[in-house]
Amino acid sequence: MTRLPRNFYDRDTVLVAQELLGKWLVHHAGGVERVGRIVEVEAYLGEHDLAAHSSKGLTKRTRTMFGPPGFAYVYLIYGIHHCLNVVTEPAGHAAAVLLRAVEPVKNVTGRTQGPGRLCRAMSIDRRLNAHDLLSDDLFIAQPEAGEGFAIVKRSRIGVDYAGHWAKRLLRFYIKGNPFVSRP
DNA sequence: TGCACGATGAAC
DNA sequence: TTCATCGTGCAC
Repeated sequence: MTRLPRNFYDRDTVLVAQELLGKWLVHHAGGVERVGRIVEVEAYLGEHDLAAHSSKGLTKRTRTMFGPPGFAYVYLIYGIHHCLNVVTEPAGHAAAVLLRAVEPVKNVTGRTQGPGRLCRAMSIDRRLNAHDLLSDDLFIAQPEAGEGFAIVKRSRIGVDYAGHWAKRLLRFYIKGNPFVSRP
């Protein structure tokens, strides 16, 4: 299994988001290797994107987004759920890709559609915030062989407060995949 | 120091 | 449609 290199993440966020589809999210914890195939993502473009946490500027919470690419940005939402993001573009450009759903591949139990459920099923919480995605216990890999698929573009979920940014087609998912949270 | 509010999910 | 539940950001 080949880990994606740093320069994969050090590119345009929309491009990275779309290319993350079909990749494998791998997490080693408690001696268990969990693997999920990424089927749905959302792109958050940077400080100018009013739907992105980084639009509030550099704070203790958003520090990870302002950091170098290829790191995990994990936060707690609604006091209950965790969300996993992948930091993209050079340090200083606070962009990231939210992983919204995976398809179970190995050692993944429970539902995996939706960012909160994805983290629960993959045993991911905010202790993994700022964790390097080129580490041995948390990374994204290129599957050996993959069948082709079409990409559907939709508006992002839960960001109606973001004005015109809420209408941008920055949610991407694999067409027809049953594990997508909101087809 | 206080308070309003989420990049959600589950129950009703 | 309502609510759980708490860290964060920003107003006092």
